[in-house]
Amino acid sequence: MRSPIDCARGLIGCRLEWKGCAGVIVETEAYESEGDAACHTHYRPSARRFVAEHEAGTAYVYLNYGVHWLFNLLVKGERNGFVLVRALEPVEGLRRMRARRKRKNTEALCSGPGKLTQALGIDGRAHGVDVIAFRHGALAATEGEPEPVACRRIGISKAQELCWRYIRSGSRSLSAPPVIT
DNA sequence: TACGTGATTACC
DNA sequence: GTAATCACGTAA
Repeated sequence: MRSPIDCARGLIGCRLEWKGCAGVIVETEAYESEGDAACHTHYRPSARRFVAEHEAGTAYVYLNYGVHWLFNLLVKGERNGFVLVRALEPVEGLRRMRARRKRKNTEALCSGPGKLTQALGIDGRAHGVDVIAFRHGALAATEGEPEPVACRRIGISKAQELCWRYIRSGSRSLSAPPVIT
């Protein structure tokens, strides 16, 4: 039953730890290897190779616009693909996050995919690291988490109609409000 | 709203 | 070799 969509939904409310910092995931997006024109596997041979050669739970990290590292988790199961982690509510290591981000406002520390990697100190060295098994970062479900809200993904030019972005409704740490349709 | 910045890729 | 594209963030 495991698929990028299931995992993207399930990660909402989970705690993400990285090198002494931690936050609760409040925004994710699912990307599917097959039939999703926005997924890297659709236009990058290196991404297809990555899926073939790595286990589920491996971090897929890449540089976007030459500036921002984006943090994904590899999903393998009934369907293969990635979950892009897009925003966190900061919980632990706020001092270091503020220092790395050069921002004070708590909501602005991890409210975007590039912001959270900067806040946590994630970069290309994390690419290919097995997040689950090595517990370099750890994930643990939160109890009483309400159902995530689904809406369109952000910042893509292909497959814009798919509602594969998931958010914790009402969070103040989102990268952008959901578009109501 | 403009644009920096660099990896990846396709195509000479 | 060149050029296009890109799952973004910031200042203005």
